[in-house]
Amino acid sequence: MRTLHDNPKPTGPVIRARSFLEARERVPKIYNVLTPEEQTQLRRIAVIEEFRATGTAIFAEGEKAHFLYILDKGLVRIYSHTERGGRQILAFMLPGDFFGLAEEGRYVNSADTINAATVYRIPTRDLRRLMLREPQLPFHLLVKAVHDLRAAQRQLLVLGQHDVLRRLVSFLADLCQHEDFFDADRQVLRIPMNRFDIADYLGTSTESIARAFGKLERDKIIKRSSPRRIELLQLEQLARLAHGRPPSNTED
Amino acid sequence: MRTLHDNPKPTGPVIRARSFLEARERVPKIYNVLTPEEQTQLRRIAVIEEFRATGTAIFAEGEKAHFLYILDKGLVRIYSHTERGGRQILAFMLPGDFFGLAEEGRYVNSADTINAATVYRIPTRDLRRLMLREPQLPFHLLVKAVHDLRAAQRQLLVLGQHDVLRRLVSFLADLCQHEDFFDADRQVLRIPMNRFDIADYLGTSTESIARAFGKLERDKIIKRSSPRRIELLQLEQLARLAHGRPPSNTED
DNA sequence: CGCCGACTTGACACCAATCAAGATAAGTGG
DNA sequence: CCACTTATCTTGATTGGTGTCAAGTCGGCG
Repeated sequence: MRTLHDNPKPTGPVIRARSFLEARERVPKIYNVLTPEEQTQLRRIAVIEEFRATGTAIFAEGEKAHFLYILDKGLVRIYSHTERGGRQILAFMLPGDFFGLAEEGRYVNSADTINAATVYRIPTRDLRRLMLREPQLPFHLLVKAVHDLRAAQRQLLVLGQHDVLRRLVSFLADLCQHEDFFDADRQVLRIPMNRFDIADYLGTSTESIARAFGKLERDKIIKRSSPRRIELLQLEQLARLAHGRPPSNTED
Repeated sequence: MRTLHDNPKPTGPVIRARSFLEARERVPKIYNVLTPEEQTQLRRIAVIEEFRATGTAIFAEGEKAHFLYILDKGLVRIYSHTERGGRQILAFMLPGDFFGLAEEGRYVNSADTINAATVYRIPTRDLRRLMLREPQLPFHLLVKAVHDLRAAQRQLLVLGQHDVLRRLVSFLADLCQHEDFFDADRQVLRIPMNRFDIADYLGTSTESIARAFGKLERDKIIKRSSPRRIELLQLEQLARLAHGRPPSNTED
């Protein structure tokens, strides 16, 4: 219900209890903002592309951008490189997300698969034509773009203000929004990417991620049944960690 | 060592020599993506609002969002709060930028003036109507939103991968894109906001910003004629700092 | 000219990056 | 199915960057 800080004043945030699972609102999948007609039209001009191997490049920064992509199945990472070899993952794409942001005709970041994945590949040329025929389409794409902008802004807050532990908790909260990963009944979360990807998404190192997981487990907030499969023991504690101060037993 | 990413890296990032001044492409002002007709129509439904004092709230996170704003004159900061009192500045708005991002009818972040500023205040209700009459308008707003998304992604890279010194250099590069602030002939940059705002934008503290300025000056890369007015002595050095490794005399 | 807020600098503690090594999980071929 | 191989993950030790506290300087405005 998103009642979050409706504080009208720029000073002093209103601290309000939010549940862990409401920490993030769900970004709508593209097919939730498109009309059925738009979806069929899009499919008509799209080519389905399948990727078997993990870590396959879909496109890379600087390449000429002839296509917009919509993810159908699987998991894709969008990232940029630093000149010194650093990699910043900007977002993970889930089924229904679209990507292939370009500027001056070239992709501004890279995308490759984390899982086996299948995508709809839409020629930008045809897309432009379609937008003329379907006058609502640009508006619906705008809605999606604005949501992505929001997501990026949230991540700016996380990277700019949170320490590694809190970044990880925030990330876990995001994952929990997707029932593909989170089994709400058993409170078990399946983490679909490796520590490297998490680290590069959160602007830190795999070791720091491992340590943060370790601390969460020592504090009995989670339990790792395997590195990629964790049980969330105390959602309230997690929520407090994500939003506010460590509530209690902050480890000796 | 970070060799373990399963990044296919068939096409590493196309590293292209870029000068300091080309470090960032210019985000188009809103009136550069709108047709003259759209601009007049927008002005018809807009109310001009003037803010004399600095630090005045335009709107705050959580308030009901009835308006979209376009900045006409001055400088505005967009930010979010952490539950613990931290503030993350998400973007600085310059004349021609628009802001007032909402979700479920409420602003998702806060905006207030840094300078005296004047804004166009556009009722969202009227805007929606206008979008029906001007079918191109949603597309043009999409173009602007995508640019903002790009800017946010660049900032994610900066916050996630760069140390404080590089963050500051990157920020100075951004400022240099605007001739209101940068006198290209004299190589003098006027910094329009205080250290607090810079720090909260770069996810650090005023002290660290001051230290970074100090280091740049000791290395004879800049010269502070006043805290808000600096001379850029060596653009090449700055560029190398922004993109790659500290080129030489990294201070003992 | 004098005050006050903005800015800078120093000292210190702490978080996190890095290097190094070991443990676990996953994949492969016999 | 098991042994082997390799990638992934975790943990420890060390170092460096940066947040924090404290004090001092500077600059702009009345």
